[in-house]
Amino acid sequence: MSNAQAPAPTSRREQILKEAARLFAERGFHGVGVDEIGAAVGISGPGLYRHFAGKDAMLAELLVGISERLLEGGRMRVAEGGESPEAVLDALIDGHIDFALDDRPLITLHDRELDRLREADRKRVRQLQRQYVELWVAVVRRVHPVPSESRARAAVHAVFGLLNSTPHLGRPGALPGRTEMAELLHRLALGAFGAVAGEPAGGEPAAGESIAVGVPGA
Amino acid sequence: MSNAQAPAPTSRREQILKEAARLFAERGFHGVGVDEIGAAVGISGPGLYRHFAGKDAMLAELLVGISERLLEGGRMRVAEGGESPEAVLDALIDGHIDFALDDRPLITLHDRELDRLREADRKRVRQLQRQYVELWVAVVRRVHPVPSESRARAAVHAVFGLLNSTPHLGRPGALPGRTEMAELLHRLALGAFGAVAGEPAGGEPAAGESIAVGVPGA
DNA sequence: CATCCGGGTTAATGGGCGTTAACCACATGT
DNA sequence: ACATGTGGTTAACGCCCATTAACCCGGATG
Repeated sequence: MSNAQAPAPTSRREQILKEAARLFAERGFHGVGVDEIGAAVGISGPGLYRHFAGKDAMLAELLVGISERLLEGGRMRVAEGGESPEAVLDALIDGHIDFALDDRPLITLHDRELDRLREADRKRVRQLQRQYVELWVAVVRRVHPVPSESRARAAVHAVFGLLNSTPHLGRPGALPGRTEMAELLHRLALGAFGAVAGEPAGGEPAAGESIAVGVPGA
Repeated sequence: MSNAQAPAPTSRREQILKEAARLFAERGFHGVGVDEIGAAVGISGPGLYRHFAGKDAMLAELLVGISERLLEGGRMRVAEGGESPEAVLDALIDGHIDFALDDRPLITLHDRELDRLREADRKRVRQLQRQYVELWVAVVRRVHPVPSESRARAAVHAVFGLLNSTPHLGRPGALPGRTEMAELLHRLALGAFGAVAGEPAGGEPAAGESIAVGVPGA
């Protein structure tokens, strides 16, 4: 019965997970050794096995964890629904941006190392991801008159790629600070969704002008 | 020009590179063994060393190669400049989309396995990437009255994330076909860039948590 | 005081894998 | 016919690394 978790600010376990996430994101799952992870938290090597069944277990817990938190956060924001669908979409975007900005390593892992999981875990993560996407798709379709569902889904995926782009940025401060970055990403996401609407011909060119688009063939 | 698709009978070398790219993208550089790469092209194991100095050399050639082709393609499109800056931006976007759609594995590798390179190669790749980004930044700033350069750069990175999102999509055909996908991505990218413009009324982004950002497309 | 036991330690084990060695079969030009 | 280079082959070497074994120590427990 020593499952004390109450006053534990950062239990050893969480500490390990955090460092593992950072290392995995930096050098890839296969690229980092157990000893390194241990060293990062002050213990060495096989001491990790007092907390986890193995290296795989750490990755699994990380990926399942983030997927669950993302989905839960999304559901919460949808549930407490804003005054309008637009407000809900805003909330979803802000929530995702917080994730992307605060948990970079996890976001990175999320779409990089999924295949290193055991079949069962992988299926679970994929299911959670799918639900998260569908949640967004529903909201987006309520805000924008998007023709087909597959189009909406592709747009959501693309916007995820946009929001998750921060980890790829160069380290130095050549980029906007966190607050401005969040605002910018929000704006970009809205801009993208706003442009998803009609097929050729019809619509209004959102904010841009050259809707010339024409098929890429040119 | 060198759109070599011609009778150039995919030399053994190219064949190896292609399969290696696919495998690296699927399972990560460290996740795939030399024997697998060999098997994928019909020869086995160390036979690869007749064509490459080592596993690292393959990755290096892949990453440097794609970075060069991206930059060259971008420069070409800018050089032959369209009737307007908008046309040039359209061309850049279409070019990048072609890459993302046709060379998925390479696009994936491009921002996933960069750190596995020897110092020299990594520097070279990063330099090419940086030039490619700057090229986009210049064009974007000519099209949109974007306040700061850092903002423009971040926006470009984000749009890259958006355009490169295709590899992350689920395999099955739950998604639009290539032509429609290209058109959609183009539209989304333009929409995002179109939204990058002004600051909120207040000017400096000093404070203010989740800037609710009006800018409702509708 | 004795006993657990959570959380460490270092040493050993064992498999996987990149790379090298040694050897071989053609196709070719002389 | 002969040397030669090209593109393979299989076996062997060595390192790295995840995992396990065996041992240890401090503090609750009782």
